[in-house]
Amino acid sequence: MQKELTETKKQTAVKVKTFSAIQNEIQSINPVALSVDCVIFGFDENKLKVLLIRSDLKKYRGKWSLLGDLIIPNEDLDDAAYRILKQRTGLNDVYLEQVHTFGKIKRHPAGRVVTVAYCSLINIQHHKLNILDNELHWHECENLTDLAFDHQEIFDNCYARLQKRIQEHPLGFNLLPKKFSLRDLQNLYEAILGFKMDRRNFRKKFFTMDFLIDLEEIEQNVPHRPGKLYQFNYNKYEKRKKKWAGIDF
Amino acid sequence: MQKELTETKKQTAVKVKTFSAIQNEIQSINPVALSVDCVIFGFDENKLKVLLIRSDLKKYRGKWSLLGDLIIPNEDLDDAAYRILKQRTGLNDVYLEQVHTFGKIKRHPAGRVVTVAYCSLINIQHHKLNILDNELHWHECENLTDLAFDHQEIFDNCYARLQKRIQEHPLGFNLLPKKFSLRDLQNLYEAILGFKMDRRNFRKKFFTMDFLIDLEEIEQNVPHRPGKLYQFNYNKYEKRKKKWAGIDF
DNA sequence: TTTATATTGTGTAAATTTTACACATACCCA
DNA sequence: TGGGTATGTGTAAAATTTACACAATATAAA
Repeated sequence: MQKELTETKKQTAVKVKTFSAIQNEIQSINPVALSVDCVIFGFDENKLKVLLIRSDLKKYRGKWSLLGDLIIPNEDLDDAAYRILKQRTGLNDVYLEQVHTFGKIKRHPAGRVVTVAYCSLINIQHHKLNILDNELHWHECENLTDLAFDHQEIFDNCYARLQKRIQEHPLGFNLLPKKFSLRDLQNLYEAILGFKMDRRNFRKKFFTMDFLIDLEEIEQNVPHRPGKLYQFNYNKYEKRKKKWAGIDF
Repeated sequence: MQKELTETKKQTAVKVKTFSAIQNEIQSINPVALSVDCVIFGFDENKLKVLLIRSDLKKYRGKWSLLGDLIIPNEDLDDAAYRILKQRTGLNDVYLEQVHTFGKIKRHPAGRVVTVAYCSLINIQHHKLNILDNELHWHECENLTDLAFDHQEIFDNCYARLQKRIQEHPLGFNLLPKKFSLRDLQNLYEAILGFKMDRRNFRKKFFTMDFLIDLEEIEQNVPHRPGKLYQFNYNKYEKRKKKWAGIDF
């Protein structure tokens, strides 16, 4: 799932389906329709954000919802998630992970829709270039409430997964620019986990892991002593991945 | 998801669907059908086992497959998984956790079937009473290969999840009798994780966690000094659950 | 009843990891 | 040139993990 991040300059044309179109699609299928919903995280101004869209259902007017769509016949689940990401962010090859499938009978007002939730991490600076649809909005994750459908539950689930995984796997770098300072990295962890850490111990931790490449560059245009810039060494990480053992509840 | 384990005496009647029945069902639905597959783990003779059934598809004749079924309209996903467990094991209120959804286009020869995989842990002694269907079999997990469909991938995924979760959460007790010795517990961990541990450190670890209730009873009919019997204290655990922090890749 | 066999139950010292904590340095700006 | 602000660095104490050996207690066999 870990891929090099690249970016596309052209925004893919997005056709937003109407409610009745969705309903027809669902009713023609009948017992169960399958959709994919993406929780797309970004990091900006030292805040963790999530990309949302205004709900087009009357029932949820004014509420925000996750980016999702029904899957197309003959489309792999993962491909469906990538398609949504590409449509909405213009970005290719981003971090994407399936998290959980939500299948309560009445979760969607238009009928039986089971949805597979994906968590995605993108570099918000790259995406900014591509944001055209003004129904889209980056929301702060802190204190996010009251999404449409069961999307709050889906979001909470994905957020919890992110918090856990970022402590065990090098996902976070997907949210940062290619070059980042240790302060950026610490801000990211603090924003996601929701608590402050000791700066010296944080640095020691990452230096001891020895997965950061010192780029021999420093930050520009900061009103204080500039920090060094680093890059994550995925190759080294892949070779040395930790096989974990240690019981702890 | 953690529930008290109870058991039912009567085996629920199980009707095994034929291939053509499945195919009809799928084709009438058309674009996508949804199923649930359960990886049901048990622990017996110090081996981790999984409950399998002979595939009834010609293509996979002689191969074993996971226990699964198409979901019924108006049935929650989780309910579908519980239904399968109840049908096949006669047990209620067992540990059940959704793991992953598998949606490759050609994963099922009869058409497009997306399946949601669940991992279940049961006490094999309880189940033994209920095993009537002689197409069912408890297989050792070690060196399990070549299951029907993509069930090997599903199994591997669930097994990996179990290995990880047992180190962080008190799931394992679902596989043991209500009363168990520390040696039983260690055997369980060693069987699941696939390596040996130091006996004294293992004991120290669990005593320090302080979630075991000393039942003031000892093992019976063992040809050596008998061990004390314990029970897991779920109440205490729920109150003191660990909020985890510590970055480590 | 004695002895052999097998496994339980227990503690400590060394190594490792985690935590807490302060000051000199480098840049921007006024 | 001095004030403001964040970077870069090391050490000592505490906590956790690891390695390791022997007496006690039950059954089974002689």
